[in-house]
Amino acid sequence: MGHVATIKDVAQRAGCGVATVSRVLNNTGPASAKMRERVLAAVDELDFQFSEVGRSLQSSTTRTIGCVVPSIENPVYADAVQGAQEVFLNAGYQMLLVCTNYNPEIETHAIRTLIAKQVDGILLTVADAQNSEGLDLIRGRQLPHSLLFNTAPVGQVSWSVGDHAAAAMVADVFAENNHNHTGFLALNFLNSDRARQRYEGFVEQCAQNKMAPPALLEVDDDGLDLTAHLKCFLKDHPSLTGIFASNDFLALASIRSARELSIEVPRDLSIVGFDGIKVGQLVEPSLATIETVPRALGAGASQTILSMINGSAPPEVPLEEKRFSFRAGGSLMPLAAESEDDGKVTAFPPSNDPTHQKAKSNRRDQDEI
Amino acid sequence: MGHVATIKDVAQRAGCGVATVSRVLNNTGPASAKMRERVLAAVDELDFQFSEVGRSLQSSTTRTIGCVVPSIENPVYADAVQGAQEVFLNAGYQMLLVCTNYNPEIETHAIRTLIAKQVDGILLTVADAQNSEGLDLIRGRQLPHSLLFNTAPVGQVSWSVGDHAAAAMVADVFAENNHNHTGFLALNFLNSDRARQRYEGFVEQCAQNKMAPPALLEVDDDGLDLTAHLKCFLKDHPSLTGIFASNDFLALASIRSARELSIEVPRDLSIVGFDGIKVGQLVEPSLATIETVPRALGAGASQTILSMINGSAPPEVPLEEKRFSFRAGGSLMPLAAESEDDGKVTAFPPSNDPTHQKAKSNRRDQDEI
DNA sequence: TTAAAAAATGGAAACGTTTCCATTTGGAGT
DNA sequence: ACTCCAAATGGAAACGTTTCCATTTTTTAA
Repeated sequence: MGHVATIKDVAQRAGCGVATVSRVLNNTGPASAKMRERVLAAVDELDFQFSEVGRSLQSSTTRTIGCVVPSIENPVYADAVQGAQEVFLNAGYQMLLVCTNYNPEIETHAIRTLIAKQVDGILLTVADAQNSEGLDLIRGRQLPHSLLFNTAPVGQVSWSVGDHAAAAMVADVFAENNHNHTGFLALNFLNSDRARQRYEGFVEQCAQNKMAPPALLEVDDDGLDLTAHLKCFLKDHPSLTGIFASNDFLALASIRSARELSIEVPRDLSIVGFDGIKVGQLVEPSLATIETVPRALGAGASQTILSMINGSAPPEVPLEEKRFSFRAGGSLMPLAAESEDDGKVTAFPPSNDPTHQKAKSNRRDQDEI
Repeated sequence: MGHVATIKDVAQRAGCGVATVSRVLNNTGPASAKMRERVLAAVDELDFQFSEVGRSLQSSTTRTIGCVVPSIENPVYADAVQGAQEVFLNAGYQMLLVCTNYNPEIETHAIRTLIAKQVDGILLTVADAQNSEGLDLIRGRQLPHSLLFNTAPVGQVSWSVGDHAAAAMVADVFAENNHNHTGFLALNFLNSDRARQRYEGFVEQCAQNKMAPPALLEVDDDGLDLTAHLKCFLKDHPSLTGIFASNDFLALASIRSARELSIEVPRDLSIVGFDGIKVGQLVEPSLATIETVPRALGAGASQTILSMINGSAPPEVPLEEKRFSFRAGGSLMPLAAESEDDGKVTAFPPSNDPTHQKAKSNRRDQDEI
C-alpha cells in the first residue's frame, strides 16, 4: 500500500514546481521541451495519475452523474440505464447507479447522498413524480436533471413512454378485434405512477370505444399464486375475453397460468402485454404488446442533462408515435364479431397453427378445473 | 444557482468556528447545548449539507465502489449488479457502474478512471482474467477488488458460476438421457472466458462419458439469422439430437428457429440452456437449463470487497453445488435407448403433453424444408 | 474566594488540485 | 554589453472538510 504519488511528488522528482507539472500534463500554458520531458519521465517513474478528488474540489465539478431507477432486474430499466451510461461515458462522465426497489425512502436517501457527492446531474425515475421529496431537493438546488419514464408534472419534461396514450392504443386494438369485455392486470399499482397512467388510459379509451369498463385485477408480487388469482378473476368475470397486462412478464406469466388452467391463449383468451421485451418474440405464442424504446429514452434523457450542463440546446422528446407502437403477436386473436364485422383486423397470429382460427371455445364450461 | 452553503457559512451564521460545526454535526467531540442548537439552526436555515468531495480529500476515502461488467442487458449481470448495489448501499457505499460491452479498451479506460476517482474498491467482470490490463492496474495499486463471473487465475478468488463443472453437468445430463451426439452453440466466444470454459467443460465431460465430441456452432451476434445457421448446422451433423446453448436467450432463440424449421423441441431435438433466467420457466416448452444464482454471486463479491476494506474476515465462495444446479425442463427429453436402457432419467417434460413421449421423429427426412 | 481540573471552542494545517500573479530566465535587437 | 520583451517558471491561495493542539470558559473542590 505504498503511498500513491501526488503532483507534489512528481514536481519534486522533476525538480520543478507543481504549477509546471499541472501545466505540462494538462497542456495548459507554456513549458520548455526539457521541462516537459522531465515531467513526463517523473510521471512514468512514479506511475502518477491525477486524483479526481483534488480536481473536483478545485473545479467544483465531478464529471459524475447520478442515476436513480427502481430496479434493473426489469429489462426496461436495464436497457434505459445502459443507454444512458453509454451517452455519459462518451461525454466523459461516469454514472453512480442506485436502485430503489420502488421504495420512496431509499429514493430520497439516495438522492440526498448524490447531491452530497456533488454529482453534476441526476437522471431519475421516481415512484411518483407529483410527490417526490428527492425531486424537490434536486429542484431546490437547481441541479441539472431529467425524469425518465415518469409522467411529468405540468411544465416539466420527462422522457416517458406515453403510458396513457399507449394504453389507449391497447383499448383500440381490443376494440378492433371485437374484444369488448376486458381486464387490466396490474402490479405495483401503488408505487408506480406508470401503472396508474396505463390503467387510466385504458379505462378511458374503453369507454370511448363503448366497451365494457375493464375489470381490474391487482396482484401484489410476481409470485406463483397468479394462477389462483387468475382463476378467481375469470370466474368473477365470465364474459371477459381479453386481458391487458401492465408489463410483459406479467403477460407471459398469465399465459402460463392460463395454460395451467387449460385455457388456451389466444383461442380462449387474448392477452396483450406492455414494454416489448425481446423474449416476447421468441416464445409461442408470441406476445402481442406495446413495443417501447427504453434505450432511446435513456439516451435522450442523458443528453438532456448534458445539454443543461454545457448550456447547449436540449434534444426534444420525440413524438409519442416514435416512443411506442403496437406489436402484433400470437397471444391476441380477433373474436368472431357478434353484431357487426367490419373486417378491420390489426392483430393476427404469426404462427400458421390452424387452431388459432378456431371459434371461441367453451372455456366457461371448464371453470371448475 | 445561489452559492451552496459550506461549513464556513454555517460557522459564521452560528457565530462559531468551523471546528465546532464539524464536531456538532458529526457528533465527534464535545459541544455545549446552546452551541449545538445554534449550529443546528444555522444548518436548517442554510439548508447545509456536507460536501463529500471535501470530505473525501481529507479522509482519502470516497465511500464509492466501482463496478465494471460487460452489459446489464443480460439479466445475469443485471441481477448480479443489483445484488451488489444493495450490499454496498447498506454498507453506506455508492456504486459507479460501467458497462464495457465486452470491449477491452473501454474496460481498461474505465478502470483507469475509477482508480483516478479514488474508488475504495472495484467489483469487476473482465473479458479475460488471465490477460487484463485493467486488472493489472488494480493489482498494482493494491486496490480492494473482487472478480465476478470470471474464471480466476491461480491463487485468485472469483465469484464465478463454475462454468467448467456446470457444463460438465450438462454433458452428464445428456448422457443420462441417451443423447450421444450433441452440439455446442456459442456466442461471443472470443470475448468471454466464460464461454470458453463452458465449451471445454462440456467437451471434456462428453469424452469422459464416451459420447461423440460435440459439434461447435459459433454465431456472431444474436441476430435473426440463427435459423439459417441452425439449418446448415443440423444438415452438417445429421446425427445430432441435443444442443447445449451457452446461454438461455440463445436457447430460446434456438427453440424458435427450430420451430420455424418445423423441428419440434424436444421431440426432434433437445435443447439445454445456461443461466436459468426467469422467463425460461414461463414458456412452453419450459427450458431445461443450468440454474445459477447471479444475485448471490454479486452480493458475495461485494462483501468480499467490503471485508477487504474494513479488514474483517472475507466470506467464502460457496461450493460449486451451491452455485449452480440443473433445472429440468420440457426442452429436453430422453432419447429411446438404442443399446442399453438403464432407466436413469433425470430430466422430463413437466407438461403432460402426450407428444413428449413419442419416439424420435423423422426429422432427417425433412431437412430440405 | 481561589486554584485546579474539566469542558468547550477556535485557529491552522493538511488533503491534491488549478490558476493567478509575480518573478526569473533566455533571446533578440540595438 | 545592454535593454527590452516574451517565454518559462514557481509561490501561494483557494476549494471544503477533519483534526490536532492551544486557548478560553466553565465547573468542581478545597
